Amino acid sequence: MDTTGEVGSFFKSAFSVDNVIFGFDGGDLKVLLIQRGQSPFKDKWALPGDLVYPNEDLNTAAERVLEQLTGLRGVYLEQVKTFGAVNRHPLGRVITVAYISLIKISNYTLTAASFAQSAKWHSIDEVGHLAFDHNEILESCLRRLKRKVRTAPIGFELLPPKFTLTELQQLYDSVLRLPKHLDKRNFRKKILSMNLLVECSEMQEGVAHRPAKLYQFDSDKYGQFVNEGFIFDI
Amino acid sequence: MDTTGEVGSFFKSAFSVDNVIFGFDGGDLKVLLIQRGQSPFKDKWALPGDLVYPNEDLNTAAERVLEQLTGLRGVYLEQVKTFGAVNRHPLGRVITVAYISLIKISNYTLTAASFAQSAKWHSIDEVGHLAFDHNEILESCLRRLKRKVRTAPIGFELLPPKFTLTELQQLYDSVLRLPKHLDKRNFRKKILSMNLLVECSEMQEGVAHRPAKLYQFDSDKYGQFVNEGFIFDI
DNA sequence: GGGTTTGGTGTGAAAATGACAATAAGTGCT
DNA sequence: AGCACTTATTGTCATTTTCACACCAAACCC
Repeated sequence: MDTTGEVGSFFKSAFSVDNVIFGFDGGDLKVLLIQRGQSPFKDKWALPGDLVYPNEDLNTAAERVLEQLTGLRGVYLEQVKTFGAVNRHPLGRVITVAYISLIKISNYTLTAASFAQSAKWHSIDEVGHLAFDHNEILESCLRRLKRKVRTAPIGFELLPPKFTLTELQQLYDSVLRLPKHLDKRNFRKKILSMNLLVECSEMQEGVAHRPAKLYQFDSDKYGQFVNEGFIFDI
Repeated sequence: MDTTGEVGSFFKSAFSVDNVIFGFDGGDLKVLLIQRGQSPFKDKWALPGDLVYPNEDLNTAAERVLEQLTGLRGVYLEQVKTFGAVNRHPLGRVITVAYISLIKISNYTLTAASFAQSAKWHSIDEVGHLAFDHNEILESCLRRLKRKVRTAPIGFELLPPKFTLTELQQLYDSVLRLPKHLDKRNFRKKILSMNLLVECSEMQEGVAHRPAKLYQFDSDKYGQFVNEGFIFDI
């Protein structure tokens, strides 16, 4: 949420979007935050967001925020929940619609927007106190991600197009944070039995050990299977 | 959404809540609709809803709409999705937050609000073309209900406090609309094995056949079990 | 008391889950 | 070349869950 200058007087009521942008680099699950340049909450970390323009659809606004920050278009975006407590914004009545987006962290280049200079990936459990009610928003989006990653093939949105099964498993491990880690053999059996992954001819490169096979997610096949009643489940 | 009279000039942007109120009477799943008294969409059926007051939380607004229409308080209410297409409302920019509520249909008495005179239960598949984007909203809420009814014990919200297992099964059948009906023996085994139902001493009365045992849902137990890691699943 | 209607119950086959460990294929170093 | 090191890859078995399926019981009505 940006609340600069001249909009002050406009603040009787307004709506905004806030975007919880998730990324994964092989370690922890990450979220992209920006450091606010202005009051209120100057210097605090916050979710990237903006007011919705008068002639802009909500989804469009969320896409715009994402593109301005990351330069990315056409990535996974999902509306999660709307936050509208009367006093959630100190300057007026602003309700905000929270979105999740999932991006391939390697695609992200910190170049695009004016506010991008202060954008930074944070490990999901090294996020401190955020501006506004953004901690609450983040919690909701994280819960949603945890559920959805098991029931729809959206984990792949966080990985490069070609990935190893170990990378995929690590992704699930770090999103789900189950008390016990997933079992390697059972995980591979399950994911391969869905027939949604196609083996690439190439292998992993540049590792100091036996290289793994690379796989790709076949979204066309997934579409077919869904039509036939298939339900993704991990 | 109510858009009467003097608010016309206020319409640059506003937010509203719309409430998809579900009920069940043993037959089909029902939804409570009102017939609009004013333009736009005069005489069309619509979801009950209203603008959110300046000092009112979103949830509070949804509770208010529900109470004004049904006289009920403290019933199940869940935010589902926010609809904000630029032209979804002909008179201005209005984004609306959609809620589901689940009520015990026998508790509903058509007395409360001014607009209640034109409220009526509709079978879920005898809903025609609704005002605004309300068909789309209804679809979203119905999908949500179908998912959630399997993963949380919210079906009971639609039944009287004491119910038979057959009633419960019919509820699931009419919400889920699976290609094959649920199997009686398997359903009873599953639901009873959760230990969430307590058998009442009373029996069903006034039926022209063998009366069934009545059960109650034990929400305290459910709370305990959840703390111990239990996940409701049907 | 016979007919009708719904309530209530158990078993077995098939599938899914979950625990578990040994060999294979590379790299880096000597 | 050989060895140490690291990660990749694969199958079995016991347990649990799922799913299909049919008959007697208990109440009412006449």
